[in-house]
Amino acid sequence: MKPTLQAVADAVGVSRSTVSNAYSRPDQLSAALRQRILDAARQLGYPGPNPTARSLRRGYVGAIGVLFESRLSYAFTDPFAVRFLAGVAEAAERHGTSLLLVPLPADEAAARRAVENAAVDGFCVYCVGDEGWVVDVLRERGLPVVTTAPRDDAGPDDRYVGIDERAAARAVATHVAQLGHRRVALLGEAVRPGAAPGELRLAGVTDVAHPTTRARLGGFADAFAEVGVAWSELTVLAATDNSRSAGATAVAAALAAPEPPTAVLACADVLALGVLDALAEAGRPPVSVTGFDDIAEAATAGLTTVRQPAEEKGRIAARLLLDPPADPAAGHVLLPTALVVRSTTGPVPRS
Amino acid sequence: MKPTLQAVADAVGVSRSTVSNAYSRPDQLSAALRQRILDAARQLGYPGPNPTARSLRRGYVGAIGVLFESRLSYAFTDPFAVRFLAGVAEAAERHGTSLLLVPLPADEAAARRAVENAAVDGFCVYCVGDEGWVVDVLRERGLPVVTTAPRDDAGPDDRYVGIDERAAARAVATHVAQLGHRRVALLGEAVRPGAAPGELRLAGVTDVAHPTTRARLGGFADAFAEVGVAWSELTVLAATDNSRSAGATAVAAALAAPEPPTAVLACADVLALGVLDALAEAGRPPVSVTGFDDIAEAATAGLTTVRQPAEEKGRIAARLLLDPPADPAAGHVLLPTALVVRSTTGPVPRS
DNA sequence: GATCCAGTCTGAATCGATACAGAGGAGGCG
DNA sequence: CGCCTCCTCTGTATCGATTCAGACTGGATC
Repeated sequence: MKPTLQAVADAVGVSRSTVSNAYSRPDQLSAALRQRILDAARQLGYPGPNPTARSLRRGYVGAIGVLFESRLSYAFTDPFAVRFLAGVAEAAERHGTSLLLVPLPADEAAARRAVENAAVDGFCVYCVGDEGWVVDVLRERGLPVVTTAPRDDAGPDDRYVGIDERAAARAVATHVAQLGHRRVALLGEAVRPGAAPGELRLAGVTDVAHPTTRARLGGFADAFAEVGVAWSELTVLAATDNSRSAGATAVAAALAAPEPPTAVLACADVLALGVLDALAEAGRPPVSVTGFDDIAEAATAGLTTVRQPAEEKGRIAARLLLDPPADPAAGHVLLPTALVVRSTTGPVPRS
Repeated sequence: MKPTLQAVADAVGVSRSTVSNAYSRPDQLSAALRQRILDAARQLGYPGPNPTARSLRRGYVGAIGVLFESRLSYAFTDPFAVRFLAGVAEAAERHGTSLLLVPLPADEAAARRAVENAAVDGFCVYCVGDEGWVVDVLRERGLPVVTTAPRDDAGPDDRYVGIDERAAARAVATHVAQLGHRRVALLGEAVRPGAAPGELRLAGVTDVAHPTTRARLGGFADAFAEVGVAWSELTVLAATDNSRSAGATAVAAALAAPEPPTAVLACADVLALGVLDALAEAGRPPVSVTGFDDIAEAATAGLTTVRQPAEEKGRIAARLLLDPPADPAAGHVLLPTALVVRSTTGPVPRS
């Protein structure tokens, strides 16, 4: 068993407090005694104050939690999430704080326990969809929370960093509409929990389960409403998750239909890349495709998309947690987005 | 202030132990009382047992630390590191354990403190180069450690998961040698700390600072020694860090030399991609290039490289920590590698 | 010589829980 | 009816530190 602080105190013949001070408050004791204590500690093999005990007494931990909506190991396969995380890491690093990545079990009760058991000073919640309970649990714990989207029941001291999802989506959809596309499909993840991949009939955009997907589909619909295309005339395609292959799967049937869409607007670049895969497989029919996020692969693929500052989002999220702004209004950050037109969008082919 | 377990006990009129049991050992009290306690807790706003206090008493934390040699935010920009992390996350997730990513300050004393202060049950150290002290500090703390390479002074209960770096490097170099290349450059990171990017004269491969780079360069040299090319005839290029742009910078001067190498062997795919960038800039002279790791971009770029199982490495590292094998010999895992020949290597151009 | 002060060090209280031995009561069995 | 066991619940010790008020000492100040 490793010696404790008390053991060192006994060895040197001083009080426990003094040994503690030797580590945490060097100005509270003479340099000579401090050195004597440190030497004795080294000799005894004392590894320094126990971090857990210290955290308990001090009341803070020196780590912030990061929570992902989906499985943690998925997060590392999602380029946008990785860049977000890089931003969080950068801010945490500068602040001397660690990052606790907490995996959420599929079982909600277990997930709740996992969140309750995380020893952290605050939480950064990446893209919580309908798992609003996560934020509730965190609030109950009295921990500061930053989310990447405004909540429906946002309180005054809620902190979040996001983009104007709806406006950004509308911008890219307007671009597509101006190219003349009227028979279009919208592709998103988690449109309806547990739905099979492919086309889905929804009465309206409010029926979309996932908040982010809902906002983006809403923005797409806004743009088409403006040129006279009603919601009911739009095809909604559901992907089972946010991955390239899920995008390809979801769009396959629609592309094979007698009257395929002339454009597919996806809620994420990875889904859009999947659509491009599907098109390539189908012999590259001239269908316009757009994505969302502007990940690195989007540039390579020539994908028209919406750029949002990924690292910056992470950096700001972490900063909102680590140095909370005095003014609560400064706790709501909306980042700029930009339409990036590349080669996957073009005019409607006349045929 | 949030209520404590004691407050709930007082409210219900039972002992603290009973409330504790209500949370952690439901079988130790009647269902009725347990419900009464849980209700009271909810009503008081008690957020459940404090994770830090619990960890202190129980003696374990439920989290493992992950340490990166370089800056933490760099790790997220390195595709191989990200895949490694994905593997670690997957294993941790399955085990219900969190991941504490600890940023290491540049200042060694501060870094030491950061490591000493991390509240975790074990550490997974990714690619520690000369920062051997990290492992020493962890050993002092008495924490289990898994590294991604064997240590020079490996003890019997050291755990690591790696590849046979030297043999793998030798394999790709043999391929290049068999293509006829004799005037070659070897490109690696951290060859000599603080060295300017570009060519470096080293008496032998043992002078290479970074252990992994040393092993790989050694493997390259082995293959060329076999065909009669001595170490002194090889050009060693140092990159300032492990990034695409650093690769391009490091190789620039060598390519512009009167007798440029006909092949460049890099210690990492990202460096090799940088070499390809530099070649493209120079008008694509016919120089063979190889990488190491086989990241996703390598396939796209047609890069000849050595494949090593990234996610698997992470998964195994985490598992060695989470379920330590009974047999200490099983704590040393060597993963297979494979030479992947693509289009960036070819015969020496006759000119 | 009394007063004050800065510099060192000590002791007790505290952070918020868990573990474990044991107390008390209800029911089963011979 | 007495003994034994099982089920609940309690009390105390403990995890390993930090904090803060105060004690002591030696020297400076008036």
